Amino acid sequence: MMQQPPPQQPQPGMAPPPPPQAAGGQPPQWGGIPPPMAQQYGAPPPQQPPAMWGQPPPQAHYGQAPTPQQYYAAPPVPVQAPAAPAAADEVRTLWIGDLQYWMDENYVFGCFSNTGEVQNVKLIRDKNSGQLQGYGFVEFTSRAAAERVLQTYNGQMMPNVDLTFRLNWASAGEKRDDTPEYTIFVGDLAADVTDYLLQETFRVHYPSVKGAKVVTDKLTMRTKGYGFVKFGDPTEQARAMTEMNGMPCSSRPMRIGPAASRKNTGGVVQERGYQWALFI
DNA sequence: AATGAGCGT
Repeated sequence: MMQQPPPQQPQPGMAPPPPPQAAGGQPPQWGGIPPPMAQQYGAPPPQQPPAMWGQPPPQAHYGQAPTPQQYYAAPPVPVQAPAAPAAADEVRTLWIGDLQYWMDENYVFGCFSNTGEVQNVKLIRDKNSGQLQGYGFVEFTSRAAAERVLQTYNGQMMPNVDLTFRLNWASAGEKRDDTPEYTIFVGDLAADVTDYLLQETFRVHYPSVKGAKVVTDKLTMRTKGYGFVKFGDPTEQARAMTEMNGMPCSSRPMRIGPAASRKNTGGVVQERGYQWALFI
């Protein structure tokens, strides 16, 4: 099904070729798998990154590759008022997840470089294999900057891929983001439904939509045919469950149900069995 | 058909 251009260096551990499901979109030009571990974080991307965003955040531009120094030397941004240095205890680091193995520090930095407010990018790697773990931390020059990015980028398209940014405050235990979320389960999704499509399918009707996630196989990146949509407004969540059930997304009618929450559902207890009966 | 998902060498 998925044509796989032979990877340059097959990684024994796990190394699916970079191009995820090229569903309708332009395949990422990052065809070259980055070297097994770019221990030199400053190393520029293997190829010049295309400046192609799906739904770019304001002014987002993955432009000319900055120099390594710019990447991790935390370029001070004089634009920011020097009178307001970040307090030592100020939380200004975001957690970023849903990264693919080829998304290194260069890529992540490039994602936010246009803000001029990235202080540091740290991606987590396996200590032994050096493999990227698919998440990391992005520190900004201030909490305000981090918050801006969180609000602006979360749910937007990442450059060159059919994936959306997955951002949150770092230190989940002491999460500063308190806003409750109300999630629904969406099944029967067509194979080409992406996070973004799912999100927008609902967002046009319900402005409180915070994001959507199509569940995919971690390795193959193939969809499992279901996903989740998060709302900020419980009323819209409730409405969507009835109003959007059976509505098409891409080519298939969606089947909506309550989310069996792994987490809080914003204080609302969702009794799966009970609500299932309403929507089956 | 069936209920994600990760917090630091």
